[in-house]
Amino acid sequence: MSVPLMEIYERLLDHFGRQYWWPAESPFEVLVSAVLVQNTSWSNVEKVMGILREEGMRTVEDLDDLAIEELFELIRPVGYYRIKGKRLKNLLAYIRDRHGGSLEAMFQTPLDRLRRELLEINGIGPETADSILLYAGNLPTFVVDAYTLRIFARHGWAEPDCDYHQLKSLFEDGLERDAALYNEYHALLVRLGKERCYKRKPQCQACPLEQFLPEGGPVEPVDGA
DNA sequence: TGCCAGGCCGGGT
DNA sequence: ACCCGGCATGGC
Repeated sequence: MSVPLMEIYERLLDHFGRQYWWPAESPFEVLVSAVLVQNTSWSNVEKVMGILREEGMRTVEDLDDLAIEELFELIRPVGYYRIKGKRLKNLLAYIRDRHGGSLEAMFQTPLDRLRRELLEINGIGPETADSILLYAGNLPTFVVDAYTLRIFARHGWAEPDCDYHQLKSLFEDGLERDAALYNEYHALLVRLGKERCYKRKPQCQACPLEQFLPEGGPVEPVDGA
């Protein structure tokens, strides 16, 4: 009983086209927005990324040097701004202390070791770490998120209560180890996840994976949290 | 208007 | 090992 990962991918790619992710302008912006987007809609993050650009916050050092109370004010519209400000500061301190403040240097670190170190930082969990590694560092680690779980549970390809690592392994064991593939695949899943039927609302406008739905409709529950 | 959003942590059982 | 509340703003 294996999941047709490449067929799913091709269906999504045919339907939506390439996504050109992560929607940010530099590895620095990827890293910052990966923290800011935790349990938050992208529109809030977009607004704050615009504020940071206007304020000239374009590097690790710029933000590292900023007083935390000032950081709170700049990122306020994102929501959870106090906790996220602290988490961002934790990450910036790690990059300063362990990599001389250089993202390029940081991404020279072997993937497994860098991932473990990121996960030790308070406020950096598996999704945030993997997003940074893949989308800022171009390193081959698959990113799993709430959409991925909802979509895969809905189609009966994953247990609704399976954990992050189980779902991640499903992709990494079944696909070529290729950062470009992981990048596009996850981006397409998020794109699909935003469709109404994957948010437990009325009907989806377009269901490119419809042919894969089990007989008798989606597996319940679709929720997945 | 209430409900939801591309998580993660800490405290209680 | 689980389960749960807290964190906060903006959009529909």
